[in-house]
Amino acid sequence: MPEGHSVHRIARQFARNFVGRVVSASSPQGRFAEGAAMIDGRAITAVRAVGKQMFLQFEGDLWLRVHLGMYGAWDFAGEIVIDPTIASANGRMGQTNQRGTELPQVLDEGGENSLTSIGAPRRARVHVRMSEQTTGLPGEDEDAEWPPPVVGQVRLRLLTEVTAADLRGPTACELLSADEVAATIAKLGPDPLVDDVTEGEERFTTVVRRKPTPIGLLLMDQSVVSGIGNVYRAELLFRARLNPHTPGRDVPEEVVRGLWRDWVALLSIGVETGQMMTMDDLSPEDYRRAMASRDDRHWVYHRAGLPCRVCGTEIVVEEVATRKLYWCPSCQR
DNA sequence: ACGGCATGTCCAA
DNA sequence: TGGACCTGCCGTG
Repeated sequence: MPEGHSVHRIARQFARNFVGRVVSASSPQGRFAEGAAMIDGRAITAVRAVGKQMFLQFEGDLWLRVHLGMYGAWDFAGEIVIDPTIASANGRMGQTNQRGTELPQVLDEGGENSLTSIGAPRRARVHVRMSEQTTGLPGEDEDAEWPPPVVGQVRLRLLTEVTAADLRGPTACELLSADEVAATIAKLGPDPLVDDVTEGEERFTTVVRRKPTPIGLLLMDQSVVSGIGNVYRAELLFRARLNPHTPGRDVPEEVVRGLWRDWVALLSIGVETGQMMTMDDLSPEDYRRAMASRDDRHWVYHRAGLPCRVCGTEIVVEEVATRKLYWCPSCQR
């Protein structure tokens, strides 16, 4: 579900609300009961996000690796401090579930809307999980159940005194040693929010320019570059006007570098807004529309059969390694 | 109510 | 290359 931007956003939530605190851990669903028992009662000492994976460090240098896969999600509840770097302008947390719908509206105590305001982080309460709208006013929090009732299949629940994080549907949730974490990360390609962007550009460019593999596959290969998923792949290729089937080594070096730099830019927008906005130069009106509806956010993704926004040619879709790849056969040559 | 689909990855044949 | 796995949402009826 989440591409790299979501994982970085989630990691920032953990940094704000869990790092430095003792947590109680449980596996309501039971499928991570042993692991939960191992970390129960320990303090979380650090969080790292690399590509689509997140690592939580617990006292004793014990690490939890979580990969959400396509369906996984973290739901935060209770009293949370919104990290100002991911607070979107409309006052929502901007977290999204796998359908891209907004997670709960977050109310700060003054009822103000600007969570992006500079200064000390505000306290906010999350009443509702997933896409349901908040119905309660801050005052009603007094009656909110604590800890929140478990809803659905929760693999892992982490609780501080005031905050809950529920993990559901991950493709990976396991405990690792520090060495194992290092080995896992070593296999990943550069992540613009982890690695020096200049070094990242060199690594990415060198690898891509050596491979006969189609660039459309290389962008999804987490050992080549971290965090890009199916949406960003399609959009990056369109923005570069690049044919997805072009072998990596045939893509001009400047174009490869351009892909990396564009990924740096899109990831940063994604982390800040919580949305995969991949169109630019929009009028304020179009921008508003794009932010409001997933259907209006992309150049080609999910637009098979629709006219290309630039040239009018029908966007095509093809299966590439079991994933749908959308592109404009006219713009991308 | 039910089936299809999804921003992902791994593994066996 | 095909299947398995993880879970919830959305369209269709």
